[in-house]
Amino acid sequence: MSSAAPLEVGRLGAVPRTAAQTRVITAALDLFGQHGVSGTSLQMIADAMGVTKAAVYHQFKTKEEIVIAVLEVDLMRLESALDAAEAEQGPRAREVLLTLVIDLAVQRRRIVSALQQDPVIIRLFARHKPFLALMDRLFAVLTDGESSAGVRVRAAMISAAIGGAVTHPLVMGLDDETLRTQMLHVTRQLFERPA
Amino acid sequence: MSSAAPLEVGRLGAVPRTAAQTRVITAALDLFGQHGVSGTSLQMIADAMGVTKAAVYHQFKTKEEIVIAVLEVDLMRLESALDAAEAEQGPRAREVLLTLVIDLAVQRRRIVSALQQDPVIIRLFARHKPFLALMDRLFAVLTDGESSAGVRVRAAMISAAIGGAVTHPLVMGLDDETLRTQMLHVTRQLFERPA
DNA sequence: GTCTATATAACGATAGAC
DNA sequence: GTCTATCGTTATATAGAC
Repeated sequence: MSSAAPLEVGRLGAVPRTAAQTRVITAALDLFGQHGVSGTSLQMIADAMGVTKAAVYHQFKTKEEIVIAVLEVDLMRLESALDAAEAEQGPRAREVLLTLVIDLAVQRRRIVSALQQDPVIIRLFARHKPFLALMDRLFAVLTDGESSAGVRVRAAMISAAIGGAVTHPLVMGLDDETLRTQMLHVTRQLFERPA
Repeated sequence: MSSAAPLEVGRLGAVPRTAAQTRVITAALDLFGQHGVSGTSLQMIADAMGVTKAAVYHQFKTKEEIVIAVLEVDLMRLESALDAAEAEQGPRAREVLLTLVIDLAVQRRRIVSALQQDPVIIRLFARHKPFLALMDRLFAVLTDGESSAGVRVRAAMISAAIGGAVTHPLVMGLDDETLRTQMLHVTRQLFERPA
């Protein structure tokens, strides 16, 4: 895991995947969530699939390509949420975004915090143009264009709260629907009474 | 990084450290924050200190011992904050806790999210009795003894928000004092108007 | 306390057979 | 698409000299 080539620019592309590639992505996703990217070896992915490392390398040339493929799945879901939010007017846009992002985070609770906090993924994102563009759009809706310290801190805390709470030990026993409803409620509190 | 022995029980002990050990802890702390525990090798720690791996192994027998030593530093700070909070009565306890925890998170912003989200550390914490006891005390103050779904979700989101916001790209440019003040303000909003 | 040197295992990655 | 076998590198960890 150490290269420096610039990745693709522009909108996220819907890369078509074979069935074998999808199996790799599914296994890797689960392991990244449990052990992080650095803590997950190609051998672990192969073992989880019941094949050898060589079979995994036949689907993806490098480990980094697997990481990118795993990210693309969730990044495209996030992009869809943003598309839907941006189609709304005024404060409705933010409301729609938060609802959809919380849905997404709860659905994908096993992987979300890894995606948001893993050092390898953070480094990858920093040179991944479509992701950076996505984050710009995300925070434009969240902050409504403002960029004062107060607004930035609020947006950062909400982003971290949504991504981090879904894997928190305190909520492990809660079902998806309860977690979703309660998170939406707490999140709204942060916007109802602005700085 | 793979053992399963139970760690010490009870209150956190103030382990005395030699100067050389402290140098290891400082270097490791910085690297864990940047690359995570799995992404940090003994060689990287040795290089950062300007010594060889053997010198590092003379201070700590295993990598896991280094991880534990790094954790102890911040866990004891957290314990102090908790001691101070528990000395207060009623709602003042929570107010004091949040203020001190936010101070701590901002001061230690380079390492906090690693400490809270790194998979190796999470696994280590799960069998570390003094840490589990500390978390119980922390959430007792945060939730004021309640344990409804609403209260749990709120506490989880606040915990994640504080730990995760301090390293968020949106607040990278903010100085510690601004970040601290704004975070405290947003956090208070979450408690002023309970479920 | 730090060094050189080494043991042993696992890592990412590839070649070539089936 | 998967296998066996292997390459070169790096990982954790140790022995013994200074």
